[in-house]
Amino acid sequence: MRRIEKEESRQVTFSKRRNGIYKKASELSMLCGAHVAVVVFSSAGRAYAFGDPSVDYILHQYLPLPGKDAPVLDDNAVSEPEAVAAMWRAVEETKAQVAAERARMDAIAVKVAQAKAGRRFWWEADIEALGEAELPEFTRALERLKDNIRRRADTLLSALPPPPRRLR
Amino acid sequence: MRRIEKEESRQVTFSKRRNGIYKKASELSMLCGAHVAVVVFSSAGRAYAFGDPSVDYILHQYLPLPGKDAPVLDDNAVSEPEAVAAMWRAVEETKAQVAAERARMDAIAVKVAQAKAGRRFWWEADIEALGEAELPEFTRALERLKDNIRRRADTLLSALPPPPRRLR
DNA sequence: GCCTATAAATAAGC
DNA sequence: GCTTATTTATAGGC
Repeated sequence: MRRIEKEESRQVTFSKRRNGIYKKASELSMLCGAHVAVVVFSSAGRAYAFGDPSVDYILHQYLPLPGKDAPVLDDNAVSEPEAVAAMWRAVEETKAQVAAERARMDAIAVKVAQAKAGRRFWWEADIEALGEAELPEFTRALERLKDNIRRRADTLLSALPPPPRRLR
Repeated sequence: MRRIEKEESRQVTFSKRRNGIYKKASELSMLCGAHVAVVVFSSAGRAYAFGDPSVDYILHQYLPLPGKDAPVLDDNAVSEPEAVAAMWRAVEETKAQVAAERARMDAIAVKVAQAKAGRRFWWEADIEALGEAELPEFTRALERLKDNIRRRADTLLSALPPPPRRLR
């Protein structure tokens, strides 16, 4: 038997999964004609990036970002950029709230998993009442909810007006 | 036989794959403690993004400070102020809704605590109202949150200015 | 959104 | 990097 080093297998997982995401991004670009940028920082702080057509090109399209200065305009072109900046701030605030909700859901999911495994937690006395058939369904409902919440901030982003476009 | 519209199935593929990449990014973050940002522009020019911990936090580490290359808004590429204002209001409504859902979850947490003390599930009292093999009330509360989120997303999307390009 | 068949990604071991 | 058992993602239909 071979001894498995935790750090080693974790490293393998990281690079494999990072390459997997790159491949998915490439596929999305090719199949749908989309532009995709992926930026990754490992837990050790090293930066990796992939982009089609290029990371820099895409990220510069992503501007303006909240916290960044609004685009510089002529004196007579004013009000609209302010509205966009305000909306970005609102979106960021909402994303924070969504993150909080997600944390709550994660905590609940953990409790369900614990109850399922050991049956000796906060609702120990009642776990039998849930039923063998209902518990997996309950857990799956939580997972679906988690995914939906995760995507919500993205939905808000996609609701923004299309970026000023030059090349496509 | 159902006639398959090319544009339609392509759209499905885009959103499914985009969500797939988000999930992969989320997994990479969770399993490896990495920070991941994904930015996508559809062929219609709409922006989507996902980030853990957040897109902006990650991109600010990648991009030089943004004072310099702020995006250039062409005078004729500015979107409708009305649509922007409506979207801002929608974001405010969403924030209120998130707060409301949080309050709802807090109330549920209280019920769970009470059930723990009484050694019974809080929804057992309403067992008659559940009907057949339906999910317990707690799960339905979660589903309610999910549905509210989806409805809000639909509202946001329907209030959008049309995409700059064809394909509707 | 759900479901199903199929293709692809991944973990673990070499 | 390769192999294989298993898990997951996806296309296509509803």
